[in-house]
Amino acid sequence: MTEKADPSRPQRADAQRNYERILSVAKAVVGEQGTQASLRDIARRADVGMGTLYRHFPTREALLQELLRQGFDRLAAKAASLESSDEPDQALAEWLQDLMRGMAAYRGLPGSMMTTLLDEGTPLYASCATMRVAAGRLLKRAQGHGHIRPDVDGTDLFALVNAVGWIADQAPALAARQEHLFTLIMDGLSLRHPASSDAAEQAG
Amino acid sequence: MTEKADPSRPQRADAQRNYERILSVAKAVVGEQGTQASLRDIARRADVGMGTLYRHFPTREALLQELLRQGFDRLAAKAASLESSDEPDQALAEWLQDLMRGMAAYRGLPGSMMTTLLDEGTPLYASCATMRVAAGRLLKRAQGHGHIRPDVDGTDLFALVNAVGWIADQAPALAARQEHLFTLIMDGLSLRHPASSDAAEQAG
DNA sequence: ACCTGAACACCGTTCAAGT
DNA sequence: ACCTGAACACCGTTCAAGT
Repeated sequence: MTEKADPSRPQRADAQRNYERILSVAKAVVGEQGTQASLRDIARRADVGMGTLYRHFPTREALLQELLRQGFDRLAAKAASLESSDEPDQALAEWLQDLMRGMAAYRGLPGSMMTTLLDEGTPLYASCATMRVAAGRLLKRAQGHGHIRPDVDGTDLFALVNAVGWIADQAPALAARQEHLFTLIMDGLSLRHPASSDAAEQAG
Repeated sequence: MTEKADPSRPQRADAQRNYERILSVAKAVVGEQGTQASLRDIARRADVGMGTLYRHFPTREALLQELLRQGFDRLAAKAASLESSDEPDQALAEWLQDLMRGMAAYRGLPGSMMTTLLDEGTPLYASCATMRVAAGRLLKRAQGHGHIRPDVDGTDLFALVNAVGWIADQAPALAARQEHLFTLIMDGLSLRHPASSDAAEQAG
């Protein structure tokens, strides 16, 4: 059998180079400006015409998806490995915290995630789906053990984590509260510790 | 004593008219396009030059603030009146729900609120402050009665409510979940009902 | 005191022309 | 098969010139 070429990558050598250059420049520019970074700027700094950028990445999301692919894969793998944990609620909490930190990779990322969360057909949705399915199993398991409210589904959790990431995203002064807000929400969804012990201690 | 002129409104008759026209057109356009509505479009539809719009409203926020003033005042008044309720936790929940619904008035509003939440000096911040102070009293009261976790402050609550509003704002399909997510969070912050009864019933 | 609208520096997206 | 960059239709913001 002959090697099947990866359909996502271009064939010609110059196209190959451009594809990779755009991607690496995009990583830098999105790192600086966030997910709403100027595409023109990316093309400029990659020494590439606008048409070339559009040829390789027909939408901003297609570009973003490539930037995030690795993170998604890592999180999916982590979810799978956490499924064998003997503390399902802690496993879930740990994974969600990891997700939240991943959302801080680029400014505007929670927003980009949410706008495409339920919009099938978009590359970001497809790429994100595997990870979300894996996370869903983690949730079901914790619920099966009676650790988490049963009236919560994977989309709820995903939305809430994104929301907390979004808060941090908006004002730098709020970023410090991110972990705290995460704790508040996770405590609230838990059926194990009706109210966190430190909260009870502080009461007076 | 002579009447003191309202310093926020222009003196000359034509300026008066323009000011009001811009405001009423802005209400419509922001209603259609959200808080990121095109200022050019507003000026166009108000039959006014760009400079006129900028003269009356030096920033997008100044314009927005005028659009939201009434809502802020109403919420502040409601918070004040709820302070005499004999069910402080319900009073707080009701007020927050009202706030959340107010956030749905314009697309992008939660985002506009959050970016200026801690940025003093911006007109939106100043206009919002009174309301937030009133809400803070509502929270302290509920905490004083031991109904709400003591390790939550007004900014946390405000951020969380905005976050839920933001979720609904992103994808229409998520808007239906808004009330549900609100309940999840409020239940979680409550010390009265360690876990909501319906959640316990559904468990199996 | 206030208004106008052109000017400037940016966007995203498309597409004819090239190699 | 791929690349270029001008063209188009938009922005927000400023400011000289008018009344």
